[in-house]
Amino acid sequence: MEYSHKKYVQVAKALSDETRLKIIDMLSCGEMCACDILENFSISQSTLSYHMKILTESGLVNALRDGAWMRYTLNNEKINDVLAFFTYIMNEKEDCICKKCGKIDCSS
Amino acid sequence: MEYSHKKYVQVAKALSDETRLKIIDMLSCGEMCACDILENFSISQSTLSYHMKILTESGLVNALRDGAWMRYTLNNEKINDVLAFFTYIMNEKEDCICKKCGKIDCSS
DNA sequence: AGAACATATTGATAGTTATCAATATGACTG
DNA sequence: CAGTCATATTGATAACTATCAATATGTTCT
Repeated sequence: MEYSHKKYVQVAKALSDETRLKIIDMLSCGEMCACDILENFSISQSTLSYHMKILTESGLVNALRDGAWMRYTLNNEKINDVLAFFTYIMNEKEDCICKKCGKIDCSS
Repeated sequence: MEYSHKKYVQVAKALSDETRLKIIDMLSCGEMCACDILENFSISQSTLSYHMKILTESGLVNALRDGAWMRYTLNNEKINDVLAFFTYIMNEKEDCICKKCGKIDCSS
């Protein structure tokens, strides 16, 4: 298996905020629109829009326009991929990065 | 099950850097000292020390002084906990956060 | 004790992030 | 097409992050 570490930095950044972790948690139940999500927090509408952009650009969340509303869902394929990556790097394996070329930097 | 989302923000931040993801990957094989890790990157010694501090403060990595050397290992207990948390929030469950009090903010 | 080695801390800096108010865009409704 | 509602973008700002060179701390060896 061959993963690009750089590719997952963006996902980890998307997970690096309490509000965004809670949004992901909320979406695990199913689809929600922006206004429903907003109701659950004490943040401005523009801040929520910013967070939703971070989440959708990371690939963790799908955004679908439905008339005036945006409908958000979790991207389960991406989520499984991300969980597999974290599990992979954190567990011992045959083809460990530490056995690769001297400068790990070269294998990004 | 009851998780504090805030508690995992620090972990996600620790994972939000390509160098740190690679360090975790390297440590999955087993213990390494700082100088061995440093050999694999093109960064300064002080920058590595900074990254190791972020990783140990997140709880993902254990640091053990051995004479002049620091010996680093993955903290498998923490890692399992973190993976369980991410898996939990990303999957549907009975006691979903979206069914809690109106302002999610209150339940951090 | 003094030299050499391994790691940590400090101070400076450039880049990134989270937040809001204000404004813009786009969609539905009468 | 004018008004309203839902969401996005912009501009400003304060806080945080990654990096390095220089320096400090702590350890081992002679």
